[in-house]
Amino acid sequence: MPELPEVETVRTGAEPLLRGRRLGGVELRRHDLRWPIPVAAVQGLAGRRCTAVARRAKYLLLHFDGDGAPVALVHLGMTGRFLVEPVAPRRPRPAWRPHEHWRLDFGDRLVRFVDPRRFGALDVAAGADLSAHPLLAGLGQEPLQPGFDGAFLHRVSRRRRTAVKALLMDARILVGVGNIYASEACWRAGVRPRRAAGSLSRRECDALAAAVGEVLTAAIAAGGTSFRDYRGVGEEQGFFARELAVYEREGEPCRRCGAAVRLTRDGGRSTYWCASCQN
DNA sequence: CAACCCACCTGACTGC
DNA sequence: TGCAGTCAGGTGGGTT
Repeated sequence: MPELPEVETVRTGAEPLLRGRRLGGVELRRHDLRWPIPVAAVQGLAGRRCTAVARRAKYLLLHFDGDGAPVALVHLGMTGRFLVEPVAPRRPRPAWRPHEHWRLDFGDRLVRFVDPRRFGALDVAAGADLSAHPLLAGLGQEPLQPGFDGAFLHRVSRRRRTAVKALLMDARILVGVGNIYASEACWRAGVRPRRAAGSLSRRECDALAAAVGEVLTAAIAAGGTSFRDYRGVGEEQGFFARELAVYEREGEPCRRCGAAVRLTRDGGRSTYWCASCQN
């Protein structure tokens, strides 16, 4: 569900609300999310101050002060919501909602994690070697950081027969791009999603890298895409859906050439594209 | 390795 | 109305 723009929207929303605040307590209602939550490590965060809210790939990273400078890793999975709610200190907390699995109580701010499908995750890493954490160690290039460009895409795609869209979604190579933005980037670049990655010219890699950067940046500016479950920290919707060129627009006219947008299925995922202006 | 395919889980929707 | 089937912003792990 949430891709880079949605996670980044949550990050920018949460940071000013949590940074500098002390975590009073942690409440776990159920810990069988994607992986079991390490209860002791999470409880060990209590009493510490949040120093930053960062992001790596689609993970939210809550940095804390004190011994080991621990970091909470939060993944929203497909349906996770990371809600930050203002509350009155030392007053009763709101009732638990359906599918609300854990809370972080910051005194005057309450973080509530709601995730019906439970594909989300909560883990704790040591700050010193954060990038060595098993969930982060194998992750690839950040698309909005230096190092991502046409030369990069050209280099990693040589001799690869996998589809371009699958390559864009391969987190070992490039992080943050999921099913919506992979289709959108291919459309912007005029590249067919099923093209063998190794067949891309250097020029096409330039176009594709630019397209990825543009679509992610535009989506962040719009607060992400809310089709179904995604919401920001205050439950606000993102409004990038109305700027999408192809995703969930099967049969509607291509915004560039007017041909009907097509839907195909690749590896169980929907792919939207224009057969007339993507080559 | 690279390229698939599956599972994990719940809810919404479609068609019979 | 009910029930079965399909699908949904992700991704680690297993198989070929």
